Amino acid sequence: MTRPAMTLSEIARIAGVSKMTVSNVINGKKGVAEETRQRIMEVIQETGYIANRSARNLASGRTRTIGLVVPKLNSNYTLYIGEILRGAGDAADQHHWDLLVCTTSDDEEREFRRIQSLASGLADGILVLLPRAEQSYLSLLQETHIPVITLDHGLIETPLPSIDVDNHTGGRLATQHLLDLGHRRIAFIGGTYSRAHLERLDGYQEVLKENGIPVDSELIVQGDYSQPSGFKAAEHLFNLHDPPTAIFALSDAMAFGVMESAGRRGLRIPDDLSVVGFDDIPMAGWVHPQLTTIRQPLYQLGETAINLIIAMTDGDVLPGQRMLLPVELVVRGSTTKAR
Amino acid sequence: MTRPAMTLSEIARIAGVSKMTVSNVINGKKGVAEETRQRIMEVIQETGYIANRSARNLASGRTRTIGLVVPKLNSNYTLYIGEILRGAGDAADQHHWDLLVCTTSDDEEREFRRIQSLASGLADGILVLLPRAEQSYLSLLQETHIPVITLDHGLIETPLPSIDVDNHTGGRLATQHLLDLGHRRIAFIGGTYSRAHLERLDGYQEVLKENGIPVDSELIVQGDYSQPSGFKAAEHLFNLHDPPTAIFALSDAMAFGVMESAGRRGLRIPDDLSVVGFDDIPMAGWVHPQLTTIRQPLYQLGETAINLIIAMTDGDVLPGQRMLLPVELVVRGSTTKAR
DNA sequence: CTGAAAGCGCTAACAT
DNA sequence: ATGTTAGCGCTTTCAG
Repeated sequence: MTRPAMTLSEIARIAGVSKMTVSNVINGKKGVAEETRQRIMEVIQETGYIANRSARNLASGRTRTIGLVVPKLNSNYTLYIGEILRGAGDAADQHHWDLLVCTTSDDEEREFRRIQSLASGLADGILVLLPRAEQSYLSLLQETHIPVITLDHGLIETPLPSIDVDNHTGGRLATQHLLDLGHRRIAFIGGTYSRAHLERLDGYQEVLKENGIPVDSELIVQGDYSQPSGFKAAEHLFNLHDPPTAIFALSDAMAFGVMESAGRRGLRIPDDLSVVGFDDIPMAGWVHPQLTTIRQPLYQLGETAINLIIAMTDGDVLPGQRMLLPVELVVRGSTTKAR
Repeated sequence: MTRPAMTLSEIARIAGVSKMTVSNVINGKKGVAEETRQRIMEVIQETGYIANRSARNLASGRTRTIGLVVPKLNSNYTLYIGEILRGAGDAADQHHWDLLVCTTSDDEEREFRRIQSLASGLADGILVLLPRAEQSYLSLLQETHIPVITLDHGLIETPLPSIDVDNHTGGRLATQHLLDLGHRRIAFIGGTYSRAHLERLDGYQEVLKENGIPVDSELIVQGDYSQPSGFKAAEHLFNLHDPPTAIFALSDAMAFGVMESAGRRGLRIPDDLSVVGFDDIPMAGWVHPQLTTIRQPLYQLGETAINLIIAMTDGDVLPGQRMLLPVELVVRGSTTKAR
């Protein structure tokens, strides 16, 4: 708590060897006599020595750290980020790399600063998981000399490598499922304007058209992925002259809002109303009835991203510009045949 | 993406000045001619130069970074961490410090490694927010030469400075509230064994005794802060010969589980059953009826912790060993008079 | 106001 | 198997 940290030189001096030998022991290099190794290890143990990271990074030119930039970690609409982080964290751990998580609070200046920080030698690669695509940080990313991958990225088509979820198929699967159950008035509660939103909407409309059902713009409502916005959207839909018999919400949280609204009006789910969500967060299995939803491979997204970017830092071949991860329809109790 | 990063020397060479002048400009030191400053800034802009963090940290001996160690960011029982993080992040930003968040997955080895990492010059101070108190990392924390604060810490009384929430009062407030409403059969759904759990339980029992109500161990059930565990605990309680008319759950998530279980049995809340949670996560205001709960000052906890530890790194006076933050009873719709 | 020298703690590349 | 030499890119200290 008070005394200054030990250094390599001191350890070397105490153990009566050169700095290099200590360095080799620390880094598990072979070519050190077992006896010497033992002695050095003892000194390290006793003194509680830990190698200084800055010095090590500076000298080696590598940090073995991946930076991950996210908007927030608490708000409802970013709940799914936790799962991505878990996948990324586990993967990083397996490689014995560190993961450095930075939050931006959806603030343009912070987005820029965080990325700049990471690019200034704090990390060997950057993973960007932001719903906003500001020109400021995008150009920074393109200029930086370390690998970058954007994850599930919002608005703009960038020349940066990206890993995305197959949102279009997600939109199709949900809609087709409801159609198969005989529903014809299927409402769509969208998220904030983003590529994910557009692609899912496109899938929804495509399936309707394929089945000869006109797209009714009255049934397409805007939300923001949060529970309250799903509630509000549902209230609006229920007040329509010809209300929907099924609702497809672009997040599980919004689907919960729909269920809440339905419950307050005495509508039973799934008998009076079928509901499909998106994400498959753990809570989807906890509510009653359990939520039918589109599962995003979030853990896998994090995992894949780490594996890929570490490969990139090793100078391995950079894979195709855009990678698409599959989604899956999970049928539970919140959907049933239309009456 | 490919060309190597710029260095201070190159900027200095291009601008035709010495390294020191560039350094002074970057760090906003005064005593640089405006003209020179302009010229250097231009070069920096054009080249996209960013100062290398490792070099800077190494030379200055400071990182202006606080490390925060948490178990996970996604699991239900750690949902409240997001709010702490928000407070910490905002406070760090105001000081222009960085926040480095590390997750451990409740894994002893990772706890140790993460803390060791941070103590190895990655951070100037460490905030520990772990529900587990393993001797391995505790002794490491006590040996380290940088300031450490434990937050809302679990099991063991350590000699480390700590910031905690007033759990005891929380337990009292919830119980007293239900008592005031006329309830006599008040169940308690606990969390995993920890100081927080014990203190809240103590408050609960204390108030009961003060009011001459015998503590019925049948009404004290163990949970793990998750929604499903609350559900299970409620199922158990409802099957008792003499079931409770009110339930106090040690997390909002468990309270949701209780509400779910009650709903499936046709018990109306609050008429047939009063429910009090703990935390006051945003979702507490979204469910129907809204949840009466004990609000923890989570944002403030994060904020306070950062302010304190930055002060400590500046060598400022170390405040009392243990700081207690107040809790608050938030009365909403899930509690009412006993019939 | 600006610059030169020294060194932060470590590793890479070469000796021995 | 171990030691020596040279820096990594920056800041600190002290001179001009």
